[in-house]
Parts: sequence; C-alpha cells; structure tokens
Amino acid sequence: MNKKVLIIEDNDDIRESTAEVLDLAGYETFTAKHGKVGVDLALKHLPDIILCDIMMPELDGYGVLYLLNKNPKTASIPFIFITAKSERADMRKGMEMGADDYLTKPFDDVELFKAIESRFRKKQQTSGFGTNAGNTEAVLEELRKKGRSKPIGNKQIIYVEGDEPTHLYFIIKGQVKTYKRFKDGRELSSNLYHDGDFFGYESLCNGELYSDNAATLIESEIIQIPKIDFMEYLLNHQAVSKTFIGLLSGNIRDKGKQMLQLAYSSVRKRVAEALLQVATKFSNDTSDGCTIRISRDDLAALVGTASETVSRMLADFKDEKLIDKTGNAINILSLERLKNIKQ
Amino acid sequence: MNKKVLIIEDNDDIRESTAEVLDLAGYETFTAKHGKVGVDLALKHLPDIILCDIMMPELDGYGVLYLLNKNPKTASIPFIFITAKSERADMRKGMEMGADDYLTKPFDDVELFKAIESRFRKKQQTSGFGTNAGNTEAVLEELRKKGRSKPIGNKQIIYVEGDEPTHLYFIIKGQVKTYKRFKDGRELSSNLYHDGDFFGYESLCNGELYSDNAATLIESEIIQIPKIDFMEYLLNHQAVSKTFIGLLSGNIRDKGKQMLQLAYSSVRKRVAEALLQVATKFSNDTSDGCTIRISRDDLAALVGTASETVSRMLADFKDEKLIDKTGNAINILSLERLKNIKQ
DNA sequence: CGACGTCTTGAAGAGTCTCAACCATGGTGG
DNA sequence: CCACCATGGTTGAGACTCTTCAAGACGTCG
Repeated sequence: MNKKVLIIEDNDDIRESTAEVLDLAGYETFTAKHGKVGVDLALKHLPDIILCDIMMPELDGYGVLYLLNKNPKTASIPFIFITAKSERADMRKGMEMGADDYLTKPFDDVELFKAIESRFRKKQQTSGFGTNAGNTEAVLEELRKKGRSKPIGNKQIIYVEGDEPTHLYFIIKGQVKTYKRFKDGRELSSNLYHDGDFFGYESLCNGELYSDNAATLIESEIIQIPKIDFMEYLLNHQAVSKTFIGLLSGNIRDKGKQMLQLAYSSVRKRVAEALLQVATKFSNDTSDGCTIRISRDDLAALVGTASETVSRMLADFKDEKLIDKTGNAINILSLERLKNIKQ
Repeated sequence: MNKKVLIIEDNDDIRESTAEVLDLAGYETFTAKHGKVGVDLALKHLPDIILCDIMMPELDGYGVLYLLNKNPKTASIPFIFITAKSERADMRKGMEMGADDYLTKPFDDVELFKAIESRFRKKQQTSGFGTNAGNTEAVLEELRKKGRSKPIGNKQIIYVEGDEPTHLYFIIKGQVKTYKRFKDGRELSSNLYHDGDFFGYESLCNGELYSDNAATLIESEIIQIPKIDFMEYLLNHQAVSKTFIGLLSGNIRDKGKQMLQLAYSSVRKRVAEALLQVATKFSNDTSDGCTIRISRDDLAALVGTASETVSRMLADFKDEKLIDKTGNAINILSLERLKNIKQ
C-alpha cells in the first residue's frame, strides 16, 4: 500500500511540482491550496505524512498544525513545514508548536525524500511496528524491572476474590494456582502458573476487583509490578500489549477447552487430563514418565470434583499401571497412555 | 516524578550552565562530556529527553544518535541536537538521521525550555495517553467502516473449529452463539452475542485456528472486518487495543464464572442461570417478566446438559410458577425469583 | 508413642443421562 | 381439505456416575 502524502501549499508551481515528484517516487499525493482545505483533506484521508507551507491565505501553517494536533485522529501524523521563512525565530516557532521537521525553500528533491523517509522511519520505530522481533523480551524485562522481587512461602495467599488489584505478578521461580471458591467452600482451579509466567493480569486489564484467588503451591519467588507501571506499558508499548493480548486470548482458549471437559467428560478423563496438565507445567524430568507432587485437594480443585473421587481414580490408574504412588507423590509411568484415555 | 534530561556536550561551560538552568526548572539532569559516556548514561538512566552536541571528541553527535536509534530501549527517547553548526547541510543531516529538533547555539533559555516541552507534549500525544476520552467510539466506528455489512439467515454457520480466522465480526442486528462440539456431537455454548457486539476476536488475537464455532440464532446483519485491518488497528490504536483487552478479560471473567457453575452447581441452578443470561441478552421487553424464544437444544448447549433434562427443569419451573410456556417461547414470570434459586 | 493431617476405602443415595415412546405443531403433497 | 411426515418438545423408567458420609490406614512430626 502506497504511503499517502498531503501537500498544503498556496503556490501553484511548488505544490504541483512537489506532488509530481512524490507521485513519481510512488507516493499517493493529495494537494490543498490553503490551510482550510488542507485540514479537511487531512481528516478525510488520514495521510501518512503532511507537508505544509506557513504563509498561506485563509488559514496559515501554524493554524493547520494547531488544528491537526487538537484532533486525536490526526495528531500523530508526521508534520513537516516547507517554507520560505528561514528566520531562526520562525523555525523555532514551528518546531515549538510540534512540527517534526522544518524544511526551508528552496529545497532539492533529495532533501525532501530524505526528510519524508526519515520521519517514516521515526514513526515506525516509535510505534514499534515491524522492529519488534527481539524487542519484546527487552521491553518485558524493562517492565519486570519496575517491580520488586519477593520470596513467598508455601501455601501463601497472594490475592483473594474481591480485592482491589494493585499489582501484576511474575514468577521467577515457583508454582502458583489461581482458583475460585464455590459457595459451600469447594474450590475450582482455573490456572496453574510456573517459572516465567505472568499472572493476575486479567483483573488489571478490565479494571474490576479480582474474581478469583491466587496462592502458591510451593515456596516461590515472585516479582510484584505496580499496577500503574503495567498500565502505562500495556497501553504505550506494542510489545507489551501484543504479549498480554496473546496471554488473554490463550487463557480464553484454555478455559474453553476446560469448560467443554467439565460439561461432558467423565471424571476419569478429567483426572487424567489434570495429571497431564500438572506434569507439563510442574515436572522437572522430561522422559515419557515423570514425577509430580500435588495434594489430592489441589488435584480435586483442578478437576472440579471431590477429593475422594480423585483418590479412587488414582487407585484405578495405579491398577492399570498408568501411574505409581509413593507417599503423596505421583509417578506417571506413561504420559502417552494417560493421554489416550477415552471417555 | 521529575523528567530526566541527559545533556551530552563537550564544552564544560555550556554543559554545566545548561544543566544548572534545567535543574532550576525542576528537571533531573545527567551530563556527559562526550558521546561514549553519553550513550552509556542513556542506556543506564533511560532519560525522558536527550540534548546532544554534534562536534565532540571520542564519538560525535551523529554517532550517538545512530547508536541510540539502534537500541529499542532508547530509540523512542526524544533527541535534540544543540550545536554551533548552523549550516543548512548540517541541520538536514541531523534531521535526516532522525533527530526531533535542531537547536543552534547560541540559544537562550526560553528557546531551550520551549524545545524540550514541545517534544514532551509531542511524545505524550503520539503515545495517545490521556486524550482518548470520547475518542474510542470514533475509532471503533472507523474500524467497522473497513468491513462490509452482510445479511445472514437463521441458523447459518459463520465459522467452524479449525478454520483459519480471516475476519472480525460485528453484529449490527441479530443473535449469534459461539459453541464448542464434544467428540460425540454434544455442544456447549460459551457465549451469546447480540446487537453491538464484536465476536471472533479471540482466535485473531492469538493467531491460531478457530477453537470454536459460531452460528446465528435468528436472521442477522453482520459486518465482516478483514483480519489485516483489525490487526493494524489493534496494534496501532490505543482505543482499539484498550477495547479488545477489555473484551478479552471480560470474556475470561465470564468463562471463569461459568466454569465454576459447570463444576459444582446443579443442573437446576444452571438452567435458571442460562434463562437469565438469554433474557438479559436477547429479550426486548424489560419489565420484571419477559419472553424469550430459544430451542431446547440451544438451551441445553448453554447449560451443558441433555435437552431432555432442560425440558424437565422447565416443566418444574412452570409448576412453580416461575415461567410459562407457549409453543417453544418461554415467558419468564419473575426474573427476581429465578435469580434466587438455590442449589 | 500418640496425635494430627492427609489419603484411602466402603456403602448408600441423589442426580443426571440414555433410550424409548409419545405428543404437538406445522408444512407438504395428493 | 386432509392424511402424512418431519421436527421439536415432553415424559417415563432404568442405569450409571459421582457425591456424601463415615470409618479406617498411612505417614509425619512433635
């Protein structure tokens, strides 16, 4: 898609020849004879850059810049003055009003191209589009630096339903579950988080009170990032909004899958699924078999059932040689076969 | 919090006096004697603005700008050249390299302040923070204009699981459900949408194939917005990312609530809840009672149960004078009492 | 060693699903 | 105009899963 350039200039010769040169260079040009038309065209076409003379009838360049800056739709369009006014004071006034460049006439074509392209580069890099390949991690790291690291003991509650969210959390090392509590006290875990995960962003994102609880499952080290810093980064850094939009939508996807299982899968299948989930998130060894340590209550909360039922299922699985039990540790003998449990 | 200004200038007098003036004005200043130190300080302190001389030993101003632009952390910091080089060619070179302003020495303090403040204003407005009060609706409207409106018949499928997402959808008028299909064919509705709702954004947001299906419940009019336009708006417009982050997190919240109910509430309670949901989303009359038309299958999908069970529950509700039935229309007699169903 | 918390096992019962038959409605074609 | 069928909705009975309550086993820690 060609970049759109709006040229606002009262001198017919300069306007037409500039437009012609830019057309040749592959830009799509719009031209305006004076400020009023220029502002209209800017609003209508939302060009990618605006070149504007200062001395014009009807509405001068300063006025154009002022009006465009006032409107949020046009405020971020790069704005270059092209003018015969080469006095220092004029240039300062233009820049102080928020122009991005100030090109004095007469200028040659190369100067013009370079000025335009330089502003495009600039815009692209501040909006972050395109150049954020390895950038994301750097920005997230920066965000994490805004917070303070804190060791948190086993089974400590980090936040509870109804609290006002004040922080975003990032797990350096450890395990955290988020869960909801049913009227009668039964719990349902919606998510497990571990090293390298952010959590607690959902309530921050929609500005309401927490709708779930979070607690550690083992001793952990967690960074608390103040809400204000998170919000600033979320809205002003592409990399951050992209990351969290990804996290949010991934979260929805997981919940959708879990809901379908809750509705129609047998407890047997759901227990198997929960074991797999815990194994992939919390296990250290990665061969086909692996060992996990989790209380029956936590497992039951994950499955959405009574802990007795979990016990029975684990006993069944043990009989079928899918798992082994030593103490409260569960040793999965074959992830593969566990995955293939039907019903 | 005071704004941080980094001054890179080899002339001791100018550097110190500039720093002094800015200190007085309430800025926090850092000074560097030449380019190398300047780049280090910039990376270390991430100042809010950088003032930089051009002619310096060790590393000149152009070099500083080049290095800072290469690093994503510093690329978006406003950069002003302050220099004795007043030649047109020098100024052009500076601006073409991506400087934000070019102040020639000698300059007076007012010029300096104005230059700095102008760049702060500029930064603030491009990052869009603050000025987006009534803006959101306008930007969303603009986004909707990118798509084409289409009438869609009753019970038409809009997308299915596994499809490649190509559009964002917006309902002008109508009713749409999204649902997942269990292995054996049973369905579970995750969401109901109606006039004024966007849907289908979740899969676009995380760039994977659809994980659910969408179908109309009545004849509807729906705008299809191409993915490419949505992505552009999502990443480049504050208002749009804010809106969809809100939608995504609201969605998570709803699903969390629904999951808890699926896990621990009785079918009776869930049917009541589903009726309420349908009533609030699709009903036209708004008194305490209202009428809804929905098939038993759709209701069953919403509850996550068999349609026979729904029938039985509705019969119970009718006996208890909570609802009335005429054909397949359900007439809710008291939303209030339906809400208060326990267990 | 006993006390406590956690886990396991047992038996009874409630709740929900499945299968099947039946009813109401509305549209279709002879 | 009416018999016919298709569809969606309702009702019944039995089966099955899972929960609940209760008691016992295990392991850990003072």
